[in-house]
Amino acid sequence: MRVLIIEDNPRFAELISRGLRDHGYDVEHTASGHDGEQLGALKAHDLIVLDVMLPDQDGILVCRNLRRRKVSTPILMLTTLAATEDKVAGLNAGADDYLTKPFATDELVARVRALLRRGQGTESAVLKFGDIEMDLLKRSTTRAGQPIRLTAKEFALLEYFLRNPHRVLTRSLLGERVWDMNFEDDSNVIEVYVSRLRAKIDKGREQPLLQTVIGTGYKLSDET
Amino acid sequence: MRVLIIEDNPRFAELISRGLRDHGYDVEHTASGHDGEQLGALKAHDLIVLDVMLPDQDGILVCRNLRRRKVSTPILMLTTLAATEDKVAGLNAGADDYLTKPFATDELVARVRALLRRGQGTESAVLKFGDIEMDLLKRSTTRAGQPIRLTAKEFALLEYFLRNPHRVLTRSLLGERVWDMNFEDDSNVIEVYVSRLRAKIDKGREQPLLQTVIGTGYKLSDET
DNA sequence: ATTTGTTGTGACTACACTGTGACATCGCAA
DNA sequence: TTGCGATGTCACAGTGTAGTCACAACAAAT
Repeated sequence: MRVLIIEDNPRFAELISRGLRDHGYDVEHTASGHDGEQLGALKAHDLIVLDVMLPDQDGILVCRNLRRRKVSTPILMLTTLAATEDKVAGLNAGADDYLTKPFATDELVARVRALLRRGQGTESAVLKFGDIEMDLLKRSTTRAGQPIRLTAKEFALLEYFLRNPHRVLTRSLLGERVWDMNFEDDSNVIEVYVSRLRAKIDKGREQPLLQTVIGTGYKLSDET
Repeated sequence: MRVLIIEDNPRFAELISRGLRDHGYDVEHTASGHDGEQLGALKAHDLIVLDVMLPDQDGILVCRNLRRRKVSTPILMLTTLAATEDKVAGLNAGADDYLTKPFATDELVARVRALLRRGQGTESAVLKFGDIEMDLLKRSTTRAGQPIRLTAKEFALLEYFLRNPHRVLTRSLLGERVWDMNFEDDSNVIEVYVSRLRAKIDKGREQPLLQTVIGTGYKLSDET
């Protein structure tokens, strides 16, 4: 899957690229609206991620121009504020979805997935690991058939672990993906939430799934 | 399975065709209501997807004419707004179900499946969940046999829940589908209507069906 | 013109969730 | 074993999110 990112801020661009690449997407990037328009029209992409605020040319204009040039690639618009005019203008210009900064990279990936799914066959909406099952559409979670009530953040965190089983996830990665992209690790939120998650999914089980990797981070695993 | 699509907007037509083709359907497409009527009457199809808004001839008229010409193929009507008159008029004209734009391709496929499963579209459109029954044509609702009087908005809201049982529906989704596509979530209409619906369908029951998923939205479910 | 019903708003209340800081505990290295 | 940094847990306060009510605006029917 090829994704084109049009974003001038290098930090954002880097984070987005990395996030998408980690999920197996082929990423191409340009900082200029003009170049983006050319690239979008020239090569075939499966999705375009487009910032509304660009130095040379307004993102909405880029979007409109692409549509005018019969480019039907789905477009995900990034807006800086929750400004409704932007949203409406973007959708009118032919965008398919929009996302307000700042956001967790995970959320971007989720949206990208959803947009790509619209065209393609459906992707399974159930994540499994061991006897844990998480249904993304129902927003329900079970362990060994027993329902587990999770809050929004707990759900997001567990989802990220389920999407990256056996892999060690660092604090900074979790912060960036589950909280937001500008996450600063001067607090212990992550420890707190891992603790809460453990209390809900590992409590009273002989086999703890959410394991600590000292000095690094955490991993979801059923091995020792 | 052969599906005939009558839709003038090329973007929609493309999305619908692709979505259905991906699921193994044989798709035929025309942009004109007139041609659609001819095609529908001439060749045998298993299903017709029909837009109400067509440049040359009203979709409702096309539907009525097809039925007059003894074409009993199930018809899925596409309406542009959450306009109730369109829906009722469509069903009265002989359509079997309707879908409000914009929709996810997934949803369309689900409806198409449901209609085809139902066999020939002689059966009236009734939605059920648990002991709730909703008759779309008669616009009546019952729970455990007891009739429940709903206003238009309440009806539309419950209908959307019944169409997506167990699935968590976000505020923005509900706003877009039940209110209108440019819905802004700066009010509490949705909370108010959910509250009103609950008062009518869940009041005095031990098992509440309309459940809150904090931080996300609502779902119609009988599980915990 | 009056009545009746529906829709959406604003205010208020209640409560769940989030993140913080303090403190306890663990694990590794010397 | 001791010490220290890293991790875990707890209770709390602030915030945000949801539920309910009364009401105003509007429409439809009489």
